[in-house]
Amino acid sequence: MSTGTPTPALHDPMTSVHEAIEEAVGSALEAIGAETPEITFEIPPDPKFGDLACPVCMGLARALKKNPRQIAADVKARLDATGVDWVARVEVAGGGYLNFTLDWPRFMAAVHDHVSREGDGYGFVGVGKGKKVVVEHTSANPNKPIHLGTARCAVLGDVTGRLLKMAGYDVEVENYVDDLGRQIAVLLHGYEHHKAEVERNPGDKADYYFGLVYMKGSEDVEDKPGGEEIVRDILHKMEDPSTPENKLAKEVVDQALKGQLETTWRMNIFYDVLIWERHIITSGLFAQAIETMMARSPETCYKVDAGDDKDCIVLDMSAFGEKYAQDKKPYKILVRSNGVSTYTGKDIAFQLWKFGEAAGYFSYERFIMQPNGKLLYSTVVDEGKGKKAKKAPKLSFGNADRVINVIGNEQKFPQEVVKSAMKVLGFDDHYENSQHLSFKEVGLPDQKFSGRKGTWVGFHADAAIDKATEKALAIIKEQNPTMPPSEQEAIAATIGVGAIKFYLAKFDMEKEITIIWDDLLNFEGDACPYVQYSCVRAQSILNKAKEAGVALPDASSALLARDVDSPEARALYFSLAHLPRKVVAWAASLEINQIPLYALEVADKFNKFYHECPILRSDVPEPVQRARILLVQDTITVFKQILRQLMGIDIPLRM
RNA sequence: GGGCAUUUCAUCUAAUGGAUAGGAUACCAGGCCUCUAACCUGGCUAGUGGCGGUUCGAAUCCGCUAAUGCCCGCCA
Repeated sequence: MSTGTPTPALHDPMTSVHEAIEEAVGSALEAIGAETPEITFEIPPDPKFGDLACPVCMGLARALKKNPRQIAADVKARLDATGVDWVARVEVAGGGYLNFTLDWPRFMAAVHDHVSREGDGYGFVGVGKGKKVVVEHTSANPNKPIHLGTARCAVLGDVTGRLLKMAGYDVEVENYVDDLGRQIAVLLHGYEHHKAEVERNPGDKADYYFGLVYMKGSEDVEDKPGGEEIVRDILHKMEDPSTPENKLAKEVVDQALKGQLETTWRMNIFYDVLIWERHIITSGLFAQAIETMMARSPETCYKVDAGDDKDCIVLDMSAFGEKYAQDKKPYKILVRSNGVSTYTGKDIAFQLWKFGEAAGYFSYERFIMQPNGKLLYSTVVDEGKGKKAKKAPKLSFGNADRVINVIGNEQKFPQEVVKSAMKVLGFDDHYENSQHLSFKEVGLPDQKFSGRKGTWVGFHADAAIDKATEKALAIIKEQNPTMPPSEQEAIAATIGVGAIKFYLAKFDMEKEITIIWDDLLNFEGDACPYVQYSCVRAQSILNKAKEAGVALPDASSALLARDVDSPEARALYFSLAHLPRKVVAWAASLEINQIPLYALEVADKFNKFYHECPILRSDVPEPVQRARILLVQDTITVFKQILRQLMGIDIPLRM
C-alpha cells in the first residue's frame, strides 16, 4: 500500500515502477507483520547496487526486534516468490537495503514508447488540473533597468510559471508596478535638476537613462537636509492630476517600464497583466480590505489609540508566533496616522484580489503587444472624469486557488504579514495557499546592487546578456566562419540569453549569488551552453543521417531494447524517465534550481552515450543504428521540454 | 536586544536522515581519417566552521558557539 494521499493517475513508466515496488514491498512487510511505514527510494551510489534502493527495512529493526538485514532477507524471500512487476532482481545489501534491478529491456521500451507518444506533451501532469495559480514576479521599481538581482526574480518567477503550467495549472503571471512611489519622486527631482548632466546616447534605453537620472536625484535628497521636504512636495504634486508632475510621472514610469519589459522579453519572459499599485488605492479595494479585517478580527487588526503610533491601523502579529512578540513592535502598521496606506497594507489588499476576494474593483485595458504574440493587459480604474478607458470587461484576472509571490528574502516579514492577514480575514484556504517564493540577493564580491548608488551600472541584465552574447559570437565565428553573420548573431543571442537565465536559476534560492564574470561567462561544464551544445549534437546526428540517406525510423516505432542496450543507454533512459515525477515534486516544493540541474544531468548522460555508442559509423549494424536513433530522438524531446518549455531557453540548430 | 537564513575540496557548487559526501572549474596527461573537441577519458588535490546531543545511521534533526547576510521604519 502506498501512502494515503491521492496521487493523480500517472502512466509514465518510472511511476509504474515505483508503484509496483511500493505495492510489492508493502504487502511483503504486511505479511511479516510490520507496520508499513512510508516506502522511500533512493538511487544507489553505484550501479552494482542495482537501480533503485529501498532503505525501509533498516527503520523497522526496533519494532520487529530483528536484525535489519534479516528483515530485508525475509522481504526479499517473499518478493522472489511472487515476483515484482518491472523488476528483474532483488538483492539485500549493506545494512539492510533492498536493491532492485530493473527489467531493462521492458523498461527502456516503455520509456521510449511513452516519450515518443507524448512528444511535446511529455512531462505534463495533472496535479494542478482545474486549479488556477497566480505567480507575481519581477515587480521592479520603474526607475531603473532590470539588474541581475531583479533578473534573478524574473527568471525564477518565469520558470515557476512554466513549471506550474506543465504541472497542469492554469497559470497567470503578474507584474506589480509601483507607479507612484517615493523613488519616482526622486527620479523626477533628478530629471528636473540634472537632465543636462546625464548624457543619453542614442542606443540607451529609457530604463537605463532614468536609472542614471535617479542616481543624480538621489544624491541630492537622500540623507540631505531638506531632502525629505523636496520629495514630499513632489509626491504631493504627483497625486494631483492637474499638475505637470503627475503627467511627467506617468510618462517616465511608462517609458521605464517598457524598457524593463524589453529586457525581460529578450529573456523570453512575458506577463499576463500589470497591476498598478495606485489602483489598489483608487479603486477602493484597499479601504474595503482594511475595514473587513478590523470587523472580522478586532483583536488583531485595530486602530492604535495612544502612544507613538496613535491613529495608525495595525495588524498584530503576536497571534502568529511568539517570535513576533520579541520584535520592537509586535504589529505591522497598515495605515498611517494620516490615513495613507503602507506598502504592506497595499500588499494585503492585492493578495485578496489575487484570490478573487475583491472582484469588480479593476477593469483592464491593453497595455502592449508582446513579442510572443500575447497581449499584456493592465489594470484600469475609472477615476471620475476623463475619457473612458478601452476596457476589456470579459477578461477576468485574479481569482486564483494558489498564489505565489516571487519576492526577495528581505521581504520575508512583510510577506508573512500578508499571509497572516488571510487568516485574520477568515480565509484559511488562502492562508494555506499563499506562498512566498523567497530568494537571496545577487551582488558583487564586495557590495550589493543599489539603485541609489548606481552599483548596478555594468551589471544590469542587458549588459550581462550582451557580454555573454558577445563571447558566444566570438566562439561561433571561430568555429563556423562560413556561416552567414545574421545566423551567427541569432545563435549567439540564444546562447547569451540561455547562459544568463540558466546561471540565475541554478543556485539554491536561499544562497546569495556573487557575480564573477569568469564564472558567469564560463561556457564549459555546469552551464547552459553545455546543455544546448548537447542538444545540437543530437540534432546534428539526425541531420547527418538524413544527408547520408539513412532512413530515420518513425519516432513512434517500437524500440527493441536489446539493440540499444548499453550502460550509457540505460543511464540516459533512466534520466529521461524521471521528468514527469520531477514535475510533480517540483510543483509542490518549488525548488526551481533543480530544473537546470536536471538539464545538466541529462546532458551529461547523453554525452557519455554519444561517445560510447556511435550511430552513423559504417560498422554499426542497422538495427542498432535504428534503436540508437530512437534514443537520440527521445533525448531531444526531453531537452526541449526542459530548456524550452520549463526554462524558456531556445535551442540553436547549430553551434 | 530579538527573529530568519547561510557556512561543504584551491574556487563555484550538489546531496527526500541512509551505502565510498557527487559534480563543475582550475591544473596535468591523453583522445578529432570516423555522428560538432562549448565534448570525452584518465590523473591530481581534497572538503561538511567549532563543541555537544538525538539516531541502527547526521552535511542534513536538536542545543550551545563563531563568522557573514537580511529583517524587526507611519520608507518603498
